[in-house]
Amino acid sequence: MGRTEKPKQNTLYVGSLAKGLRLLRAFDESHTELSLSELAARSGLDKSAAQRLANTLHLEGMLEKDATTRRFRPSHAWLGMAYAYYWSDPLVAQAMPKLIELSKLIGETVNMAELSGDHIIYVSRLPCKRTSFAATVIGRRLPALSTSSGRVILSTFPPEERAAAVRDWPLRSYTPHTTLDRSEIVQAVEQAVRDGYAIARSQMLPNEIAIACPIRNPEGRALAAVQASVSALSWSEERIRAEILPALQDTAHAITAKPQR
Amino acid sequence: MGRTEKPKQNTLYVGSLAKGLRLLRAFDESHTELSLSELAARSGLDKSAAQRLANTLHLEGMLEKDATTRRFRPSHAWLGMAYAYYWSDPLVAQAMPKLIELSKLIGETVNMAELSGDHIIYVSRLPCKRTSFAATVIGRRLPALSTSSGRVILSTFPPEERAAAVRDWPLRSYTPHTTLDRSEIVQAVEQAVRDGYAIARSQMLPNEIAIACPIRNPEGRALAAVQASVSALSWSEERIRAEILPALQDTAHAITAKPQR
DNA sequence: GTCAGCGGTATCGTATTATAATACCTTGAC
DNA sequence: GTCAAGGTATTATAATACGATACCGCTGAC
Repeated sequence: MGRTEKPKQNTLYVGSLAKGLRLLRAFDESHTELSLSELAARSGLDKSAAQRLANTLHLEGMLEKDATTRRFRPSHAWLGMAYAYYWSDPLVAQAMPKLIELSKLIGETVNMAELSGDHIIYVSRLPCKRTSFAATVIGRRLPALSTSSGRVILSTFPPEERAAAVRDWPLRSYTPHTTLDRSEIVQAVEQAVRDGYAIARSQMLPNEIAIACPIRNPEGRALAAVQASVSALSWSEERIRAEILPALQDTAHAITAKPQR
Repeated sequence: MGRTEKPKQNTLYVGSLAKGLRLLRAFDESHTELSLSELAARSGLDKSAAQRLANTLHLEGMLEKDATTRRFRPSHAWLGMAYAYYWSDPLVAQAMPKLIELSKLIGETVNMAELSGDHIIYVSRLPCKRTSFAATVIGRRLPALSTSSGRVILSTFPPEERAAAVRDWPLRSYTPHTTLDRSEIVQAVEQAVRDGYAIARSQMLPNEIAIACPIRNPEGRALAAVQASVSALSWSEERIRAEILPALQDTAHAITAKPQR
């Protein structure tokens, strides 16, 4: 039960590598640069281990080290990882030109999200309006149930899977209006089943309305979603349905057509 | 002299971790999914090592494994690395809203690049027009000397550094028009010193014109650049100077003002 | 249908290599 | 000047990573 339990006690598991990865994971939105001791504390490793592993990551170009403060930061190599990821994801290359067209057409922020376990992760973001920094950054993971994209992806799953997900997947609050009542989420997902799209209000940011359409594989199951985000101060849901939804559906469907590779 | 030389023979260097990173680096734009043997070949590790390390990366969620083909691919965690990077880079958060404004204003593709050794790396891309996929992806590394951003950053360095860079930094050809003549690059950089901006034609893509302004730190040295890319088919350099340059300079300067953190 | 070859998986004895305790150094506070 | 805290370096120890090899399952040739 201890935090030190090994994922595998077998010889195909290299503990040192796994520990190095724990150091990398110690960095997040609120821990952007870490001293050796902080690194040790956050990764749960002792000082010696943190020292050796951090030093290795530094020599290998994965961590910058400030010569004066002695603190570590993610290096540009972390962006290089995203670069490699993009080439490996067949959806992105196919979607990108269509997302650009869509954003030009509607003049509002367009995102693409993929399901990653019980979260969604933004793989592409085309911000058109000033917004919070977090809303412009690639790689953000959010609880699927709290996002229009996650809900609309889920809506393409068979009923039992939907029920299990709405029951078990995690939720957390981002705004005073984030829905934490699972029965409300059931409603939203079932509405998405009927509509083929999902609209969510103020789930991640106050006064933000998000609308998402699923990107389906040939079997009809969604892998991902295209989503537009607009301000509730300038848009009514009615107008979103009239002016954004059709183009959004076209875009999502165009990505559907040529499914994999 | 062999490829197997250890970066450090000391006890602060954990070889297993470094080898794991070599596996990660085996993935790039033309190697998007790799079998175990390919992984071994590309990383220079033997089959057993590749097996153990790849398995570890898989268990740790860094590599997806296709159940049928047995091939490995980068996981969503690779995007998560970019996410963490963004929060750690003080320039990005500060620049993002201004870049969005700029792209809205000029209606053309806007990028931000940072110097990374002798390359530049794109940290932010706001594509407005259909273009090649490679031109939309963050984390792309390009030889600094071949890009308007790299040249304008270099133009803020003291003369000896400029000379050394133009002499030593790498070059490679991306289009039939990529400049490989270093004396021409000297000209371009010195022009940028005088102008405070740099224009480059067809260096990365045919019929692409890029214009870049430096983002300077308080000492006047550039850390990064803001860059716009337009089609030579619709834009003359004259019109770029008249209609894009002023806004580009404003944006770069605005990011300059509040320098670090 | 058999067989060979290839790639992926699992095992195991060995010693290389990672470990963790500790001592040493630097810095900044008081 | 002393002290504490954090970073750096060293070392003896054995735990852990190693890589040779054997096994298994698939595919294509004949």
